[in-house]
Amino acid sequence: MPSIEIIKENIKNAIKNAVREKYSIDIKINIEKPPEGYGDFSYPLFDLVKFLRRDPADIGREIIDSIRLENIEKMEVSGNYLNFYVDYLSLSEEFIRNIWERGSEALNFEKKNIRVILEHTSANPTGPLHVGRGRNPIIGDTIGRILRKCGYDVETHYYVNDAGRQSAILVYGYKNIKLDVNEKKLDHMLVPYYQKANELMEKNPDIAKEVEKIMMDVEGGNEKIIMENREILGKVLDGIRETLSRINVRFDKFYWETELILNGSVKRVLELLKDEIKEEEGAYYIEVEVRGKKEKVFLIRKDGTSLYFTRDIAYHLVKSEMGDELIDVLGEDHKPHAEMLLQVLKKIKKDISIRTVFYSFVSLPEGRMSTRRGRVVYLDDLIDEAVDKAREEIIKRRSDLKEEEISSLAEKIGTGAVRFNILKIQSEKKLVFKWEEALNFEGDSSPFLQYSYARASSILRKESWKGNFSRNLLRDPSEISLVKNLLNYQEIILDSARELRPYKVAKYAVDLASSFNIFYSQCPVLRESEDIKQNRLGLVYAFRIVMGDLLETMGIEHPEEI
RNA sequence: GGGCUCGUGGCCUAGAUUGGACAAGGCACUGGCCUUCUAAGCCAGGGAUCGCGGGUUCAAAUCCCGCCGAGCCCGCCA
Repeated sequence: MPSIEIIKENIKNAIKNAVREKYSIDIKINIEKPPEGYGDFSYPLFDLVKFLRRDPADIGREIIDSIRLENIEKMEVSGNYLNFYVDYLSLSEEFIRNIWERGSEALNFEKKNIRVILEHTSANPTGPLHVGRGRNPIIGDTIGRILRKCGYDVETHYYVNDAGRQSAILVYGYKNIKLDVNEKKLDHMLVPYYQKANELMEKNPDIAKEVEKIMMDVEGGNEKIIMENREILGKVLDGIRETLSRINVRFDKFYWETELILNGSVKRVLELLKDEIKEEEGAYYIEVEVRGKKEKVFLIRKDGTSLYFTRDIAYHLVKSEMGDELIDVLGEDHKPHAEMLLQVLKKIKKDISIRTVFYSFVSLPEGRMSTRRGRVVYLDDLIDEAVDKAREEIIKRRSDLKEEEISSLAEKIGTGAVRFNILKIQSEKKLVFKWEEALNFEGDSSPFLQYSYARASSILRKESWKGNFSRNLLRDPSEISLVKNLLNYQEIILDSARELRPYKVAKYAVDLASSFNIFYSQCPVLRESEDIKQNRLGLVYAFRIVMGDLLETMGIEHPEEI
């Protein structure tokens, strides 16, 4: 089956050739998407009108007469545009047959044999995740799912910062302070120790020295200390993992920063860069050019210890040996860091490929989230609220469910809403967190998608489709519009993967669900005569497969009934 | 002060990579639709000088310049 993209390419080439032959000119052909009612692709004739000084209707006619295209059912001139109508109906027969034969497998792309190391989240293991950086795991995980669909071998990484000052403070606090903490979830449980240690440190320079000592031990590769620290930090990490797992985010690998010290990767970086390293007052740096400006990047402090940046170079070098392409999902504050990092890495490995997805922080109406000022919404709280809201909504509509069924459904709906409401917005756009929007279950929200899926499932539970589908039995415009939308799925996935913009998938999901809901309201299925019924069941079947696949790609559950 | 990003109806978002046909959705608002496959839905309606000012072009939300406003960054922190 030719993809929509290929059909577009064919149109473009056909016009280009026709114009070259008929008018002996070589011009750039720009094919665009016209508004509703003007076909599926269009070519503006302005350039030719201007060049030939002739009526667009005549030019259009001449082009139409001289080209032949497959999968195009109609071409016509309208004003200054040449419009093409794609023969979606014959494409639809093949598409739906594929789905009948192979199920959701029909929607995947061939294996590419390209290994992608996708790093995301990587929050410091010193406390629970909050919504401020909450976009990271959701965007990162969804990108991973999209790339897998496209045939990449994806390995997701969480880089655990156990070498910095913050980690040392938490470790000190947990080891030395006695507190009565009434909290089961591990990431929340350790917060008071961290806070108390920070407080003591400000007042007492001796404690600051103790913390310093931990850092030096870690830096020096003291394996015993490093492992002890990992045990404590690992508790917080377990809490973080528990939160993430609730919203379907899981990692293939947790890479501990201190591993780079223990396995000599940091030393190796310094060795590889030794010709470029310069000295200043006992500290060492190299120079890189970013945006035409020379920047000093320090690698070794004057006390001989390495910096986060140094270890990050080492980490990326290690990753580049594990995979062919690297992708990092980072907060906007890391932008300059990432630019410099890439420049340094290029000095070591010319052809290194790193793509970075940046997102801006989620803030509160009162301003930036800040744990210190207590102005913060934890991801756990957002998830809990969303699940509670989902429960209320379920109870409003369903009196037939048992308690466990309600709980399980509420979890699926609530967590889906959390993912979707973050996912649907372009990552570089700033986002102000408002409860009423975060808990929106209507319009472009995940319950809207899950609802359309459940409706389709419900029809198919009552009667099954036997696999027959014919374009000739499509009657209603809403059926055709649904078919068109279904056919766009793979193009959207590719587009979204190419640009690393998962919100495009989210937008498409709303369009698709919407076209199904319109179909649902316009076209009865079960009440129809046998042949129409079977045909419509085919549409419902295909929609259910595609929507299920879409929701999975976004990490959202798709219950059979809601 | 310098750099990066963003600015689209009352609110939120798409459209910007490739300039094109009346700027597209959602929330909120007004009115209609459950004896028919799940009303978390569907239909209809009002509501936008696309931050402001210039420029390029037959054509600008989109490209260029300037300004204003918001966020982020400018450590031998992470």
